[in-house]
Amino acid sequence: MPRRTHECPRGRILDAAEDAFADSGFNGASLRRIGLEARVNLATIYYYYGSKAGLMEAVLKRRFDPLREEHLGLLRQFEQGAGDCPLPVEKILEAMLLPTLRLAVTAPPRQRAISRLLGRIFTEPNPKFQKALRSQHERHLSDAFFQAMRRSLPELPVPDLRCRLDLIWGAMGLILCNPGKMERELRGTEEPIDLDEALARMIGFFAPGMRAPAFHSTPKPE
Amino acid sequence: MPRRTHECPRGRILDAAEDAFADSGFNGASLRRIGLEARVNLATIYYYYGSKAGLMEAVLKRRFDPLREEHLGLLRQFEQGAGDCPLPVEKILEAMLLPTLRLAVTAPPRQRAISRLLGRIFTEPNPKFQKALRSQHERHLSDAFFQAMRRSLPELPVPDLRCRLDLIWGAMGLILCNPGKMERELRGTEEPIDLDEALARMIGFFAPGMRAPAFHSTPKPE
DNA sequence: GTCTATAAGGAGATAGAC
DNA sequence: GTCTATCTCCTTATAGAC
Repeated sequence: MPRRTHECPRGRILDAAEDAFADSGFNGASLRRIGLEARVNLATIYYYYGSKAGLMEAVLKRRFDPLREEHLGLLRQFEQGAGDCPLPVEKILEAMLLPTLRLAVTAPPRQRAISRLLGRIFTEPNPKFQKALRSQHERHLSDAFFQAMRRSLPELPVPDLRCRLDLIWGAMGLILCNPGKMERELRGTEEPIDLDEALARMIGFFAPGMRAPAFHSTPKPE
Repeated sequence: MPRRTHECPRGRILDAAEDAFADSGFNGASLRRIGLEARVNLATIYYYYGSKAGLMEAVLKRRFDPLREEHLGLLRQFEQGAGDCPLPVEKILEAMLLPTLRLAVTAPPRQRAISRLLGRIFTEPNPKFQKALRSQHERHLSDAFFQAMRRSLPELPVPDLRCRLDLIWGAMGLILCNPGKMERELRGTEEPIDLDEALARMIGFFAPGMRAPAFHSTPKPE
């Protein structure tokens, strides 16, 4: 494992690939251009990562593994602080939103590409990445937060809970694709967005919906 | 203008292109395969649509122009029914969600590809489509619904309103990419989802958030 | 309007020298 | 580990016959 990512070839390749995949998608990105950007020979990419798909997998893994652990760690930390009580909805939402939002909004530009890439993945029907990423990243996360919410909102029926959580993940995913838009719209300016403010706005919007009574399906009159 | 889309070459090309772009993205789709699928020579595509980008534009226009009018028409219809009163938040949400949700959930399979494509567009940073689609489709829509919500929630500050509407559009966009997921999760089964039920669930989730008090930014202690 | 043929170039991937 | 050179295939796009 290299000490400083951006100085060894492996890290430079990942950096360049991250940008390229985020900007052009999997099909649109070219290994030749990635190699050029990383100041690395085309064959070197194959030496390290085997194939284009292998490179994509490595790009995703590098960022999403720590990101997922950050989400789950925050959730565990809140749960330990609460003892046996179920967490307030707001705290669960904070653990769901904060780490990814921070990555999209306040991370150095070099690391922001990954948030666009994350957004892109959600819309990528290519089965290879559906499996590679969503089954690893998303499922672990959505399961953990589903369980937490279930404890806090025990009387909410499962289908409603699932639906609501999906809507929140969806909203996150799309915000990720346009970090600049958030800044322009939330502040009315181009200056960096305040992370706490954005988080508070989102929690303030989602929490009342989570607490709302469930939709009650009534048999239709024929 | 052709009478029956699927019988003339233009319509067959659009059908095939819609599928291909939705499945593989703009870069991943191949004009050769589209021509093959449409039982049309490659050169015919160029004859009608000039270029790959021109074809994409036509694909989007065919579905999004009527869809946008459906959204706006529903909003106008509700507004006329309400006379001078501002609309209840729930009605505005219905006009925001119903037409697109119907397309994604109950449209015949042949027309469902467009909903995946719509989801894809949101994550496509290619400036050509950002301009072509978002500036036309999304801006008209988001402006109209912003104004409607503004009348119904006059005391909600503009940045909060913008943020909340963006979160709703985002949630919609991502749902669109995975119509199958909605069905599996909302019903716990593969049988067709009930449109009214899905709509009621979403409105029931978003409306309380829209009515929630605004985030109040307080100067930070230094 | 629809076809064949082809241009012109970029793609992913690999072999083998160093 | 890193390089050059190359294979093979596929892409968008066009020219020009019919």
